Amino acid sequence: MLQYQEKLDAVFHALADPARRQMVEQLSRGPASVSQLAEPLAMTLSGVVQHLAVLEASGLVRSQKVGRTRTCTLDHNAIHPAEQWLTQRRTAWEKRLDRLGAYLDATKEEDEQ
Amino acid sequence: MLQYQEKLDAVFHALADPARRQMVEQLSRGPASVSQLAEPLAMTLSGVVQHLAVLEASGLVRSQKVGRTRTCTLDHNAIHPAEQWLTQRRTAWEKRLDRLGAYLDATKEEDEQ
DNA sequence: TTGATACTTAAGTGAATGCTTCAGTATCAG
DNA sequence: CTGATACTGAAGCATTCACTTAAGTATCAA
Repeated sequence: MLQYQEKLDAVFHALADPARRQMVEQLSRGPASVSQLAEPLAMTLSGVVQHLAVLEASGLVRSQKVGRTRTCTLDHNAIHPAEQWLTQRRTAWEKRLDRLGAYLDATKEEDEQ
Repeated sequence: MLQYQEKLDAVFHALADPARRQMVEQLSRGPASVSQLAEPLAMTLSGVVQHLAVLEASGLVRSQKVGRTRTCTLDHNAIHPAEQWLTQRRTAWEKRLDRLGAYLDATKEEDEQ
């Protein structure tokens, strides 16, 4: 099992490619087979399979094979840590901006006195 | 100016590296100079400057030089699209799960009648 | 003016990425 | 049994990445 930091590495890396994001986008609308994922992409099936491996390694996508078709599904649990990481950094920064704004306002009032 | 997809590429790519995430984390607590960013990292200053270039290219970080020190700040506006992209995919998938659950519940009720 | 500080830039290197082609192996449909 | 379908896996290749070293250039402090 990957550690937290390595998971974030893997998830952000997986999402840094437009083809992989398109695959995730399609999977967010429902499960799909490998060829269904490949269909809208200007790329060989082999290429798609390699992107799929990256997505699976990151935990974003799971798949299971029944007969000759592999069906892929999104795992929203893998999205959450990355989403949360972003939210935390953004809100930390915004809170800091707020405090700075309040400080500047207070200073301004003092000047006016 | 980068297009939306290219921005997402750049932001997710920038965040896929632990050193760069650590820099963003530090900057979320307040502005910092290049050497302050470098200090906690086991890497030459040159390496840090290159990571900084990636962060600036993604729009996540802005910087300006005064005298001989460059001060870097986080840009929360650049975080938002990535955060939103993740939220949208996750919620789309979760809504789908809910609908599926409701359908299965309904089917089960029919079975029991 | 001299030395320390704070970057900056270029060049090099090994590893990882994002593809491709080609040659398979199962599985299903008739 | 025989194609067609749905992948699978290995090899190759150009590009990008994540560093390093080395040699700068400004700026500030005394």
